[in-house]
Amino acid sequence: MIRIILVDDHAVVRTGYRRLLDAEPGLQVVGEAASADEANALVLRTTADVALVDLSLRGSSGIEAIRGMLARCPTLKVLVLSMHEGAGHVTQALRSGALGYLTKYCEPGEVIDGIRRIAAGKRVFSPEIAQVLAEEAIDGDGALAHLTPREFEVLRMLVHGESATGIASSMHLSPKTVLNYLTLIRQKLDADNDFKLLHLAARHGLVDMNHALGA
Amino acid sequence: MIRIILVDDHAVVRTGYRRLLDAEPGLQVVGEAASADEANALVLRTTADVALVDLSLRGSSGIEAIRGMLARCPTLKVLVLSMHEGAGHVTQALRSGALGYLTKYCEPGEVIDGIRRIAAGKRVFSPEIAQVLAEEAIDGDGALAHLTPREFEVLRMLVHGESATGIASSMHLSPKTVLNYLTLIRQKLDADNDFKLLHLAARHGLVDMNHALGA
DNA sequence: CTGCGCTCGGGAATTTTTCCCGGTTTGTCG
DNA sequence: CGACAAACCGGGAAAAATTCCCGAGCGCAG
Repeated sequence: MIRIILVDDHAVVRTGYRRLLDAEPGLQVVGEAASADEANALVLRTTADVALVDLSLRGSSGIEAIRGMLARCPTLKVLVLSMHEGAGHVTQALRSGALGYLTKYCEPGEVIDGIRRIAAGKRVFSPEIAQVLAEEAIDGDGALAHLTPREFEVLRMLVHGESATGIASSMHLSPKTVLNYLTLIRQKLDADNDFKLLHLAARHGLVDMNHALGA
Repeated sequence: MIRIILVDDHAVVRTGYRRLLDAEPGLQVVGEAASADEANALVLRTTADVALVDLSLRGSSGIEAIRGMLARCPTLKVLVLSMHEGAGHVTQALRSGALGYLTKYCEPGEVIDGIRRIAAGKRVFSPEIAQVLAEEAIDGDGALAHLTPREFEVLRMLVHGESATGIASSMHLSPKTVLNYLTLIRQKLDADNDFKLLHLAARHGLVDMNHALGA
């Protein structure tokens, strides 16, 4: 019998999983948690084999929950079940000790299958996630790495909301030069629109989103 | 017997709801859809009383699905079940014809109760949503408020990284129309560059920065 | 010294964005 | 029911931005 803990801040989703998994022979849900704190408390008072963790919890993140649970119960097998496919989430989860990573787009059967494989100590990934990991490996050291210092600087000011002419005067450059840099940057980063630029910049810690965008 | 359609792009979540609702006397799930297009097709070949709609679908959004379904079946009662509490989402959903709006944080019992109330023609809101609506009313018309549904939809896809042509095909529009919408949006929001656009969108909960930008 | 890459910017071609237009649909109000 | 406003959709031409291509100066490693 595989004993399972559910960590997800959506009550409805938890209930759905509980019904799904309890109906499966050999699987049993032994606890639910809606936050990292609850998850930490839960692993201390129950013995579980597998934790099914959603990454986007309220307050603290699922990453936090994973670290806390593994610190208290190192034999726990963590399977992330997230709707986020971003490379950042995946690598962070794996570094924190997760064994597998499925997206919520997958079929219920895949989740059940995944839990069994995880419990057996194997790794499990959705096809989309495998794709992300592959690209990450190919990219190597981050796309921002081979920007020149000036280019990097221009990008940094841009994602902080500066206009091209603003950057120019701030850097004592011709607006034309800044525009030319921007063209180069967009090419090097393979970003056909500014939102992708922002995505990349954020991923590399170039800008603190919560502050910059006034969340 | 209340006949229910599920619209959610997560297969696991749909299955969870199906089990939850089918187990309830008087409720019956008669169809599932993972996208706006599927939802549109579904309402034509089934007779349903209530649609349970998640706002964040892949490709087109739940707003799109709501409009399409109501155009084809005006008597359908739409209950939104979203994880987004942003004011923008709520007002747009209501304007598009949704009768109620629950967050995924609520208990399963609340969802079942909500469906019964919606089927009876009543409005249903989570406490958090009521809160949002109240603030919205006090604030007056937030900047995003006087975007039309289509404009809002275009903006939503844009800040999620879609290209203009991508949005066009996804919404079954001419690229030219999308470009025209973008011009209008930038004017209405007084944003001379795309970063300010993202800034506004983030403030109004249109996009979760930490998630979208993979922090 | 010589080559190479970064820095800086001009000018012209190209693309995108804007602005303005008209037609259709939808919904509301007298 | 008719009138009217507002939203929806897209075309075409002008205006603005971006890209492309170019060359010059500079510092530095081979």
